[in-house]
Amino acid sequence: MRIGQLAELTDTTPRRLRFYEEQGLIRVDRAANGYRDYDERLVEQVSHIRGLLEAGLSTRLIKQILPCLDDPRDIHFADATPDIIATLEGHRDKLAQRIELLTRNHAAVADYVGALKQCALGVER
Amino acid sequence: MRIGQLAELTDTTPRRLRFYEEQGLIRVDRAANGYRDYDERLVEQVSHIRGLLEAGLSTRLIKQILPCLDDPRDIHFADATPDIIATLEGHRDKLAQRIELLTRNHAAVADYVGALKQCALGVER
DNA sequence: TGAAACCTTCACATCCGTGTCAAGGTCAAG
DNA sequence: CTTGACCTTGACACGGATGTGAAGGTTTCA
Repeated sequence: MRIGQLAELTDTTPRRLRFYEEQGLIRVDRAANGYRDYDERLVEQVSHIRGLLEAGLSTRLIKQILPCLDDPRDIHFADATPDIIATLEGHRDKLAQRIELLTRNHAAVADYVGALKQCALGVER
Repeated sequence: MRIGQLAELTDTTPRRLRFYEEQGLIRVDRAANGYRDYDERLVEQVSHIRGLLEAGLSTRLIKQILPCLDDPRDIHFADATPDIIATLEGHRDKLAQRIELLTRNHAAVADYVGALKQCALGVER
């Protein structure tokens, strides 16, 4: 599939797809004429990457945790070095922290909105 | 308190504090000589803002949800207009989505790390 | 064959959160 | 009074993710 089609399928732009490739987030083949040729599976992968970016993760971080996210549960045994494990554990823990913080703040916003709606109801009556 | 002291207390820099003020995230008094004069309560507020920024939220979003986060539960009744409520509900729901996504990915990373460690153990034996 | 729609690379522009530096004001200690 | 540590504003610079546009090649279709 060509870049325009993938862009449409993933609700993004050719510019972004080229950027993700340049950052090493996706691997892309080339057709004989030089056009990029995208595998079907990239639809899901790119959607995934978009989600992570919108959630505030950097391409640098995403690149490092991508192997964890590939669907076929084929662990790359070569990656079982202590330092790679330590790096991933760091990312894992930072994700946990981030989730905690967002959860607390989500609760605060939800509470506040609830109170505001109560207040609005009171006025309406 | 002056800018340097607050920066130290919040483990940040004067540059950032000025920027947060410029973006309307904090309100800052001035001493007679023109120096910024920070209230004690800003220590907590700035730490909070730092957390949200590190969690990937924009200053624009943070500014909008800040009223939800002020400690004294004094709702600003003037804010109970339908559009403000709708905006906050939008932010609330986006936060929920973000948390969901991060939670899924955290689990994936955790699983992967677990498998890697199993693998490393196998080699060691 | 020629026009339209797609692709290529390259480059410059934008926004955001920061760093950094210059030029100058304030203040406390020596 | 001077020195040094702090503050002020203003500007320029940078990296990251993206938009946009130029100059040109390819495909498709009439």
